[in-house]
Order: sequence, then C-alpha cells, then structure tokens
Amino acid sequence: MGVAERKERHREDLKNEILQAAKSLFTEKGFEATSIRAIAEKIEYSPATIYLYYKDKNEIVHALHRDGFRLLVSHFEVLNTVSHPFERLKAMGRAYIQFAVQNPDVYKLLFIMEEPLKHVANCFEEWDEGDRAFDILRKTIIECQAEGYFKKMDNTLLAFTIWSTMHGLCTLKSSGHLGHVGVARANQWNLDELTAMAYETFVAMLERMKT
Amino acid sequence: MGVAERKERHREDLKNEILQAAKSLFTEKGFEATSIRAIAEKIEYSPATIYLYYKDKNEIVHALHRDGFRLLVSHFEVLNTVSHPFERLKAMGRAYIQFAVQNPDVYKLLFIMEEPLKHVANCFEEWDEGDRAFDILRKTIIECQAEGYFKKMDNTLLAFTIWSTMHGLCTLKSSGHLGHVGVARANQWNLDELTAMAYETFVAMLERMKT
DNA sequence: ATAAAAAATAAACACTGTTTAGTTTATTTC
DNA sequence: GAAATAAACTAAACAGTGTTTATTTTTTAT
Repeated sequence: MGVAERKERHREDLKNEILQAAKSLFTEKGFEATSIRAIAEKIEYSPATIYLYYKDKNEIVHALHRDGFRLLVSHFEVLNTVSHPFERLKAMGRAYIQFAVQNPDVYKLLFIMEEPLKHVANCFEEWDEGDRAFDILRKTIIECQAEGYFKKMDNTLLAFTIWSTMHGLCTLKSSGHLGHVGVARANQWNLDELTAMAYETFVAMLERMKT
Repeated sequence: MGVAERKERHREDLKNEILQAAKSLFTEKGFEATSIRAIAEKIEYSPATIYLYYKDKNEIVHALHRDGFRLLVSHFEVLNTVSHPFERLKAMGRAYIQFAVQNPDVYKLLFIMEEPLKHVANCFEEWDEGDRAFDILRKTIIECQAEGYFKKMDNTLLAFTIWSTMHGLCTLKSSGHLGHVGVARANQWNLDELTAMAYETFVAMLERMKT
C-alpha cells in the first residue's frame, strides 16, 4: 500500500515539523511565552490542527523531553574515551555544566519542570532515558571505587549527592540566584568563572575521598 | 490626624489581607494555578481592587518573596545556640532541607522562580535578606576553618558549593526527579530517607575535610 | 462524476492578567 | 444638614491563553 505509506510518512513529517517549531520557539522565547497559536503560525497551520497530531501541549513538551534526554546521553557517551574513571567523572561534571549552560531550556525541560515527568509516570515505560543517564554516573563511581576512591560509600547515594551538587550549581547559576548574592558581585568573578571555581572546589573534595 | 491614621491602617490591613489570601492560595493550589480573580474572591473584593494595592501580580509575588526570606533567616537564627561550628553547619543543612520540605511553595518562591529576583534587581536595595542568609553560611564555614576544617579553601566558593548541594537535593527531591530514577524505587528507601541519606553522604565528605 | 473519508479550519468556550470608565461610598466644606 | 470633593470600589472590556466543536475544504475510492 504505497498510498497509505506516503500518507503515514506525511503525518510523521508534520508531527515532527510541529515538534521542531515548538523546540525553536521554546528556546527562543522560553516555555511560558510560547503558545499553541505561535507554533501553529510558524508551521503555517491553524491552531486546531496541532491537536490532530498531539493530544495537548503537555504531549509536545513530553516529546521534547524525550529528545532532550537523548541529547544529554549522547553528550555523555563521548566521555567513554576517557579511560581513567576519576578523570572521566570530572569530565562528566564539566560536560553536565556545559550542557546546562548551552541548552538552558532543554535543561529546564529535563530537570526542573514537573509536567513532563508526570507524563512519564502515567506511561508504563520506566523512564529509560533518565535511568540510563543516572547509570552512567553510577558505573563511573563504581569504577572509581575499584581505584581506591569513595571506599565504603554507597554508590547510589554518592551518585545522588554528586548529581545534586551539579544540579544545584547549574540551576542557581542560570536562575540568577547566584548572581544576586552580594559577595559574588563584590569580587571580580563573573558567573561562569564562579560556577567553574565552585565546581573545582567540589572536585577537590571528591579528590580527597581516596583510600 | 486620627482619621488619616485609621485609613492608612485600614489600607495596610487590606494590603496584608490580599497577601495572606495569595499566600494561602499559592500554598494550596500552587503558583500557576492561582489567579488574581481567585485572590479577589477569597477576600470578597473585585479583581480590580487588587490593583489598587499592588501594581501587578509580580508585586504580590515579590512581597511574599520578602516574607519567605525572613522566615528562612528566622529558621536559621535558632541555630546560633549550637556552639561548635561544624555541628552548627550540619544542623544548618538539616534545617535547610526541613524548610524546603515543609514549605515547598515558599522555597520555590525563594530559590527557583526568577520573577521575584528580577524585582529585586530593579529596586536599588541590595537584596539584604539573601545576603544575610548567605553570610550566615559563610561565617559558619570561617569558624569551621578556625577549627581545622576546610583549610586553604575559599570560604565563598565553599559556601556556594554547599548551598548548591543542598539546593540540588531539595529541588530534585520535591520536583519528583529523584523519585523517578529506577534505582531509587528499586530499593526500599522512601524519598525522605533517600534525601536524608544523601545528605549524610555529603556530610561524611565534609567531615573528611579536616586538617 | 459521485460518494466516502480524511484533513484542516473558523469560531466558540472558559479561562488568564490587566486597564478603563463609571459607580458607589466616605469625607470635607459651606 | 446639603452640596462638593475625594477616595474606594467595581463592571465591563481588551488581548491573550489552551482547548473543543461544528463546519468546510481537500483527498481518496468507487
């Protein structure tokens, strides 16, 4: 059935077109400032057409959530080339910050907004993407332990702790809260430097966790 | 002028009534889900009346932001009774988590939302509340350094790092992201336990930073 | 060419924050 | 006490939001 196939392909095309339009508008204007009508206008369809391809706005957000996670995981996969586990761990931290800074809206989608997560909870799928990203961190920690780091510490708990620190650094930086603390403005540091230095401080702490 | 005074007092009363109605609705329904109309209905005035007392919705949010910070600082002031600085530091961490868990909407107001911060930036005031909270942490760190902890580490950078970890723990927990990681559900841990244990893991790291 | 099916839309609904013009209430002046 | 002034309040509207329904246009199959 060549005809049905072509139609199906066209359907998928339009579905993807909606997604790309939404993505570009989200990163351009932010989430709250992007309306269904604006997405419709960008792809030159009527607003109601969007609803033929996506149940509601949350479904669009959820689709971008999945894409975003794939992007993050692919960012981390490059680090497999770093053979020494602790060096890899450090590189992962830097990569995480870099990802958050370069893709603030994607980051918001992945780790701050609650709606896309609710959608995951409703589906029976086990949030593979998130688990995979977390497992990358956990495995690296376990490898570090084989080298004498983090002895007698639970790898899962340490993974949560490290993730929390990274997440805290990224969110406090990009939300502007870090920048509004007086002592931060008083020194000559800019925000990126400050974040990098705080990360190095944390790395220094991790480094002491050997033997 | 007794009359003018009484009127002024009434004005302040209504202004405060609006604030309390907003606060209760915010904590009850969340920020996004509370409208000016809902606030107006709660105090039994017309929506337009709100605008006679507050410039816009952001000004209400900002007023609650200030209140929230005072609440947080008062939470911390109790800890002055803890004489040993490192014990005090540990207690501060627990108090911080407790505050975030018990007042999730206030926490969101203080450390996640960007709008109230913008308002602070527009005013010339130097965000005293935030600076004071941060200074409490910094001073405790400096006292710890006098006891042999965190030698040769910059107290401001360490303060940022610790704050980031606490903020990360609190936000990942209450946003639900922590709970959606497979390994977290696999173990018997509940979210509060998990957060507490992750905090203890972090404390264990800090504890090693002596001499 | 005509009937059936699919795709797209115009228009409405129930909301939102906010503004404007008008009404009601309270105070002051005569 | 009655009239003029000032303050407080509100009804109604505006422009926007996500979403739904009924209708029209376009495509496909007979």
